[in-house]
Amino acid sequence: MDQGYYHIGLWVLNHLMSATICCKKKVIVGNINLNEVNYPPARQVPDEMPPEVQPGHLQETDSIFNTCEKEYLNKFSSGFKNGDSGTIFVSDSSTTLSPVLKCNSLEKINSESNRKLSFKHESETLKDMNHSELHTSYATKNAEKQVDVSDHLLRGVGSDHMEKDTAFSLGITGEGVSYSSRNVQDDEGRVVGRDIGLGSFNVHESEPSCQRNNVCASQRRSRKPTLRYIDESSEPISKHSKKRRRISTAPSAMKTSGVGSNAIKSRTPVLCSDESFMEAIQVPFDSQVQVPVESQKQVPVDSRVKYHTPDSATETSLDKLEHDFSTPVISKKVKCSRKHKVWTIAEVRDLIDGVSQYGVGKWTEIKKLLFSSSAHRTPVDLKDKWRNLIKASCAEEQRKKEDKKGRNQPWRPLPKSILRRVRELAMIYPCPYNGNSEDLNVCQDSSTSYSSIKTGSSPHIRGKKLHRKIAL
DNA sequence: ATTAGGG
DNA sequence: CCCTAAT
Repeated sequence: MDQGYYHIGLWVLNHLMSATICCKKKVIVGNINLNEVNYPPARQVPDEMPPEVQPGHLQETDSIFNTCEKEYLNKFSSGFKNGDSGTIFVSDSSTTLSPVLKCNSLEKINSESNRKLSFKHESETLKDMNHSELHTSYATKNAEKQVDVSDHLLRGVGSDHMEKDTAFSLGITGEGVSYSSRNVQDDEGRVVGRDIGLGSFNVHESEPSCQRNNVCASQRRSRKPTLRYIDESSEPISKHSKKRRRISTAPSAMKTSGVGSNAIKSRTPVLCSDESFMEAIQVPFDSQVQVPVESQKQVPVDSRVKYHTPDSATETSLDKLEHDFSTPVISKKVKCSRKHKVWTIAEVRDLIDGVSQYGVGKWTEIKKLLFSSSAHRTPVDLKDKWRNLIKASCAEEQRKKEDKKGRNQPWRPLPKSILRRVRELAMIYPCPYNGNSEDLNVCQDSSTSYSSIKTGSSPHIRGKKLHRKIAL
């Protein structure tokens, strides 16, 4: 992807908040059959981009988007109902998403032959967009990753209380999409949400972005909080509980729901091994709202158990997705008494992001910032996992070098991209997590040892070596 | 209270 | 993942 191209995305505001607040990890796109969507190819930015919309002007997509793009928007908006609030974003080059149209009255016109969307533009809301915020969140651009951003824009579940007075902004970073919002009020004008500050969710490396996972439609405004969510807020134990506590609550107003009902019914959920869809949404907000009752009734179960709410179709299909990769598939029954919580690649990715952001050893930081929603996953867990990742990446390296026969490994293959990243980071942050063999740092590329690598944003490097003493 | 390492 | 020495 080159500069000067853009992608489009459609985001219906209504569906943002509850997604970020309550689901955190598992966000549902209402009824978008992503497999049916052909992403519009990036288009060279024409001179008239981004199209300026005259306040109060009724704008039709015809005047902005080409056929393919319109189709795309159409597909994605099929679950939204008339009157939803929405914003069409256009991400130009590698910087930010600029709102093209922001509307609180999304009018969808469905005629057999000629489906099209029209958007009523409302001047005030557009004005309210805080553009500066968009840019502050911008970090490294990585054009390739941008392809997938539109996916992330489309996640979301409905919220009864997400209303028009919400202002939020959004930006793309090299690592993901970040957003901020404030003034969340419900119909009566009460503030039901608060400033959630800046959050972000990660964008994965883009594999073929056209084949996304299917997501089933779910009932409108009927989903219950996920078990996961309950888990988090009721997490009773552990030495670290204090900190977790503050983060995991959610507004009472949050009733998650799928998006519309007139959706494209997803067919047999095709599970791509690409797990990207399950990326975490990090919400470092501090809730001041009462905990919903549901969350208070404790779930006595092994708090480590997660992901097994047979609740809704969406849920299960998502579970499946997430399990798809890393979990030995738990049959629908509660066989989930497993003690070790399997790491999902989404988590792994978070971890990697964390490490790259804060450095190796900042486990509590990473925990707080990227795993605040995961009740389990203590800083120690993160550390251990990282150690294992290093090991895994090394192993991969080794295998590449010596053994071309490509023998089957005992463990599940981690995506190459991940291992590669781990390796990179391992070089940047020297650390002797080396299970195998005598020599420390065998992992390191003999030639490129850790020094010259781009500094991106590597904060604290700690080159700790074995300095452990024998206890007496 | 946290982290590094070994088990 | 657990445990514990070391910070």
